[in-house]
Amino acid sequence: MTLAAPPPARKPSSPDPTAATRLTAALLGWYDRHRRVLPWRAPAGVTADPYAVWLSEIMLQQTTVKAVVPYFQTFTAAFPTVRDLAAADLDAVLRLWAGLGYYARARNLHACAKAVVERHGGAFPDSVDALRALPGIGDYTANAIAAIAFDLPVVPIDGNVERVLTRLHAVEDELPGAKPRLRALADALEPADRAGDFAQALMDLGATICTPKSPACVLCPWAEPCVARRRGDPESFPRKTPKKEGRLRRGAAFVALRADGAVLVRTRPEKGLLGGMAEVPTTEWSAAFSERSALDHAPALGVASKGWRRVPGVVTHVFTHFPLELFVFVASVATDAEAPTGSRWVACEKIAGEALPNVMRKVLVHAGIDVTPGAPEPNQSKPPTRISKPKRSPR
DNA sequence: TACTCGTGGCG
DNA sequence: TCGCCAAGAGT
Repeated sequence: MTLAAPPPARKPSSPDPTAATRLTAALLGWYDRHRRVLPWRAPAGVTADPYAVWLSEIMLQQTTVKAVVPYFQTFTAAFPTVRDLAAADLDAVLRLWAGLGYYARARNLHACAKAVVERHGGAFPDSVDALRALPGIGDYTANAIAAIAFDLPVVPIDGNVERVLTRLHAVEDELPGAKPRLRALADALEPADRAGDFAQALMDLGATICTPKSPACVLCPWAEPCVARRRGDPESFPRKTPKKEGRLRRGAAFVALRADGAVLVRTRPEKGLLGGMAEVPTTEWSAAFSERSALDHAPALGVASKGWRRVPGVVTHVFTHFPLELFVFVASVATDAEAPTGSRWVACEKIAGEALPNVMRKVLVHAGIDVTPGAPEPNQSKPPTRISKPKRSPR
């Protein structure tokens, strides 16, 4: 950026109102013909239920439609209204959410439901600002609910919309720095009416036509005005700042098994990674993990060190910001063994119902314990945990 | 601003 | 096989 005074701020492109009108008309026409049918989406011409819109938007944050659908069905069946959700126990919510990931969403979902009941009498507020003030609702979700559930003239900008707009205008600026500019471009398109349809049309276009890889430009209603397509490299948008990769972390997980099949389980701290979810006792997960001293951290159950049997192979799991390898140890414990402070025994047939994140399901499966999918059914025939050799420590 | 926070699918 | 990515929010 130079220090020279830029020209007065103005819409970067398509300042011609008739051009914007043509674009929105083309997109809405395409949407009328090709809109997706989704469980939370109202029929054409009908405004959707705010509760369903909100619930789906929270679940869809950084999550695919395919993964969300069964969870959405489960939640609407268990909690038909916001009041039902607000009245539920947090743990019941977490158990139903198990497997979907980003568990802070489930806590905020519950907190938001209570806030809607307490602050707004059980009805979602119909303003962006009031929505934005609720737990778990950020800029995107506030605008999405406002547009889709209340038809307010706003444009939610998610990853789909970012991709569509950066391609349409061949925006060279990298994300996330380019967000203010994308906001201006989106606002320039905002139609006077059918705001909800327009928002969903943008997202459908990004999800089905203007995809990250191999976009189907020949089917796109915006093919003609799309600068990136004309340039021939739509796939190279949006530009993004490279992210640094997380270091491999390792740890040991301890599966204590009673003769009656019960497993020792504890609850993770409310905040942070897998907050509030269940786990078997583990060491810390760190790059400096030493397998030799792992047993020093095994739960105190009166089991001699040699009573712990190391299961061959490791459980691997990849979080957003780091990969993880867990060495799994198993021990048989007397039926009268007391659970150490902070942990508890869970009968084998009740393990599936615990709020277990998938990494812990992998650990139990690796230890030879049958963990029938809990919540909706995260994935039926999940391939067995890979028995891989531990990787060499990087440097 | 930049990092933390899951999981599954796909090319 | 593996890096990328999916309807982001909170700090």
